[in-house]
Order: sequence, then structure tokens, then C-alpha cells
Amino acid sequence: MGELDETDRRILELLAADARRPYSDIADEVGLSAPAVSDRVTALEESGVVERFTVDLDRSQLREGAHVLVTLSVPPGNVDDVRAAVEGADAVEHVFVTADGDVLCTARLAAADVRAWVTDTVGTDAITDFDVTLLAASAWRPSVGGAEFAMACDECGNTVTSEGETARVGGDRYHFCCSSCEAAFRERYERHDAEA
Amino acid sequence: MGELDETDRRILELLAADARRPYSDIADEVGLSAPAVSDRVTALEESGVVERFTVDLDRSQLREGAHVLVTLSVPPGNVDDVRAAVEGADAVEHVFVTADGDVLCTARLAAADVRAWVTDTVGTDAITDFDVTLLAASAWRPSVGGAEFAMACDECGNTVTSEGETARVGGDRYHFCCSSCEAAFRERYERHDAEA
DNA sequence: AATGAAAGGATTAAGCC
DNA sequence: GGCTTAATCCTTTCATT
Repeated sequence: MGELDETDRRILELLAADARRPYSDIADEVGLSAPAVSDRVTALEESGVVERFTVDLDRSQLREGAHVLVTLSVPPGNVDDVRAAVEGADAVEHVFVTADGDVLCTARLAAADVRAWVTDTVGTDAITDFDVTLLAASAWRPSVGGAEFAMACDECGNTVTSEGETARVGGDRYHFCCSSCEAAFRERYERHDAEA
Repeated sequence: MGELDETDRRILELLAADARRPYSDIADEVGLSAPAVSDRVTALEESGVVERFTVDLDRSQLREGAHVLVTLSVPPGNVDDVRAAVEGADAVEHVFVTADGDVLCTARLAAADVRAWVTDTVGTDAITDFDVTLLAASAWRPSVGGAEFAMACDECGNTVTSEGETARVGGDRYHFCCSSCEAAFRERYERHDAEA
């Protein structure tokens, strides 16, 4: 998929607000026909921009356990293993891996049981330390991001034009308006990495 | 809505995997007719268990900025204000409020700009400190939770029967199999609160 | 990307247990 | 109350331009 145009963004925004909204409805909003919207959504799915259509649940009504944030300190070599273990665990909702290799996750657990859960899930050998925080609230906003963020340089925030570049840093795509921003970003990333 | 039965859970799980899946398809899976599924989904929406149908996007393909985790240290009185400010901010994806009153959020920002973003969004007066971590990866699993978590006591993990109780602790609903578990949980919560 | 026809899904209403 | 079936209406898909 080359570039997302303004219409793609509006379609994504409408789907983020209501993923079951008929394409014919969306077509009216964006000034296209229903088949045209359907084609664009298919393309967005195939390119991986759309990962899945899903449902946002109020999990506090599901009696699934207390909501906790678990911070795992992980030695550099174990990050991928720990991440995989956590992502495969049943009670886990979110997983974040920081640039310096810590793994954070949120999960629904019995609060008295977290130590056992960590031991069972990742094992104590794979991590150097862990910390658990009880969460009182959480929210998730499926926004697409305003146009002002559409092409912002990941270093300086200026608009990325066709002169800009996209580069991989630590396995993830980032976008820069110029090569000096890329260099500055990369240096910061590597410094973080070295400290870890 | 009284109780979610096993069928409701399976419907939610199927919708979490594909929110655009036809109700007639789902009906086949769970052994009901399409109107019956539609009625259940409507009830789930009305009771607030289903907050919205939405789309999970690969935001790294949207050129929306670097993914950062911002941890805000917030004085007790300001938690609600800071939370509201962060939840209203355009670049924010997730917001977590810990039981001891810190506010964490993930956002897509230009990495060089985070200080300015925090100042603009929450103001420096409302917080005592903040910390920014670059995120290398993140994942979100819209799972409904297995039956084993369906009625787990939030303190001990045992099954909550009809003898159990639901109580509010710090504004959130929790479920307990007995009153001593509730007391233990509440005491832990209040100790955390006092330390903050 | 639009159109129109055909196929498929959602919703309604009536009736059952 | 919650379910089913059948009819209607709406949405999606496909072939064509």
C-alpha cells in the first residue's frame, strides 16, 4: 500500500467509532460508492494497516480479576522470550516493550496471586526483577490520529515531505523529515539501548 | 443485565476476533438463530459490557510519531484532572491510572517534543514529575478471558458463587468469594492509597 | 470508481414453549 | 423471557463500463 489518503483516514476513523457500520453508510459520509469503500477496506486489511475488527469491552463487568500492571526487568538476551511468554498468557491484555528492553503488561488476575502468576508465566530465571501495581482505571482510544500527525517527523515533529525518509530503528518503522533528524533519533535510541 | 452466560462469552470472543463477522455465522457457532444473537449483542451494548465495535490498527504504518510511554506523578488531588486532560489529548492511545494515583499513558509523539507536549496537555503545575520511555513494541489482545476467570475472586482466585459479593473499592467494581477476601483486598488498597 | 443485478445478512413480526 | 421461523428490507459483492 503506497500512501493513505485523506479518504482512507476518514474511513478508518469511522470504523474506529463503529466497526459494524455499513459500508454504504460510510460511503455516503466520504462521498464514494459502497463497493469503493469495500475495496479500500480490503486493501487496508491486506496491507496490514487494519489488523482486525474487534470489540472494546468494559472488562470490569466481566468478573475477570483485578486489573494490574506488571513491570518485568529483563536481561537483554531474554526480551523476546519474555515478550512471547507474556503475550501468550491468558489473562494479559496489553504488552509494551520499552526501547531499553523492559516488558510491561496489564492483566486481569487475582491480586493475591500475582507472584505465582509471574513464576508460572515467565519463570523467575528469565527476569531480574518484577513489580506489580494495582490499576484503578484504564481507557483505550481507537483514534486514527489527526492529519497533523499524519506525516510528522519522529524526531522534530515537522512535516515529512517527499524529501523525507522512512527507516527501521530497532525493528520498527520511523519517519523523518531529513537525514539529520534520523541520525539524532538513531543516536538517542542507541544510547538508551546501551544503558540497558 | 444479570449475568453473562457461557453463550454471551462465546459471542464476545467471536466478535473480539472479528467484529464484522455476520451474526448468522456467529449464530451457527453458538447454536442459536441470527435474531437471538442480535438480541444478545444489543443487550450487551445496552448494559455497557460492549463499549464499541472498533478496529485495531497497526499504528506504526500510519506515520503518527514515535510510540512513547509517559509516566506522570500526580498529587492525590489532581488525579482526575490529569486523567481527563490526558484522555482528551489527541495523540494518546492508552491511559492507566494506578491505585496509588499515578497516571500512565502511551502516545504517538515526535520524540524530541515530549516535554512540550506534557506541558501543553497537562501543565507542569498539575504534576510533580514525569518520565518518558520510548516503546519498541506493543500488543493488545482483545480476549474475553477464559471461563476460569469468569467468576474468580479478586483476592484469592477461587470461584465466586452466589454466596460471594461484589463491592466497590476506589470507584471500581471487584468481586469476592467471601467477606474476608473483601476485607484483605480493601486493606491492601487502602495501604497503597496511604503510601501515595 | 460507478452502476445495476444477484447473493447474502439483518431485522422485524408472529407464534411457540 | 427467550427462542424460532419466515418475510421484508438492507447491505455487500460481482460483472460491466
